[in-house]
Amino acid sequence: MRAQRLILAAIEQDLKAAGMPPLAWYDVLWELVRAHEGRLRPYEIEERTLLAQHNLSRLLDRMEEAGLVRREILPEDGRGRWVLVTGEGRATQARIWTVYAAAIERHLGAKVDDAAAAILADGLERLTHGA
Amino acid sequence: MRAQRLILAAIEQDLKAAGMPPLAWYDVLWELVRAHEGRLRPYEIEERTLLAQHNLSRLLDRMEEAGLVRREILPEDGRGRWVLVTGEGRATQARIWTVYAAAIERHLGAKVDDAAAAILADGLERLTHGA
DNA sequence: ACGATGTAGATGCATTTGCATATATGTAGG
DNA sequence: CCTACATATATGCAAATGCATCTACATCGT
Repeated sequence: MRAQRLILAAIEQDLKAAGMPPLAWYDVLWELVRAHEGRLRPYEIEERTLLAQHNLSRLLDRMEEAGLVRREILPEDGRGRWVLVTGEGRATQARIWTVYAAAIERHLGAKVDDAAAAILADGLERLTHGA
Repeated sequence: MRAQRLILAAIEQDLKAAGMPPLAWYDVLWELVRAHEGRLRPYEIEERTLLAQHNLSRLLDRMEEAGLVRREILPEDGRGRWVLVTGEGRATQARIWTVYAAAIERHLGAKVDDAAAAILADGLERLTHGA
């Protein structure tokens, strides 16, 4: 808990200092950029980013307003929407990444070598998965 | 990040289901209970819990209103306050702990043996401390 | 003793989150 | 078909958070 809070706060701090949006925006953009055809349904983004449904709904409002994503009606299921990244969304994802990558390196990479990182990743993986 | 979010959410969920206050309340109570004479200054709680100053200030408002802590003027330094746990605060800490401990066991303990936990703790410790 | 600067804590205001519920649509059972 | 229930997303409202700033007091240099 302590490690996560400290590191996350440090990274968010770096993003903000560089005039970038919060990390959650990046998470969403990244999922969209790497998804097939740059689009996902809200519930898919939810699952991948661990954002709460109502939070994501409003985050998408803000991102849409900022021109980074677009929502489109989905013919197959009248309840759903597509969320699509715009060109500006892709550009923003790339711009954030330059800052984010540096922040990760500074606050994480610099503190563990590859072997230690692998061990940590393995241990944490075990926590998130099965019993 | 994923591990922390999932586990924290699960634990908060358990607390809420048992009608307990959020984890931050416990963190503050715990620091007070184990502090000398059951009192600390706000900035000491801040350092230990990683709560932001203005957040702690208002959390203490709520906790004071709930009768779990009391604020007292500090003669040595006119700017500062003491924050003291009340008897009810101690009782609440203990009550939360019964639920919290079970939640930790369920969401963490059950997933790693002692050796793996020690390795994880060591790796994470390294992240929070020096380069 | 005095002004400049630093530190502890509180607070007004905007933003974000959480919670419950609403709306719309799909699916299954009789 | 029609009712009951499930799923996808949005939204009103309350609570928490972040941000900037305020007040009060301390400390330090002159």
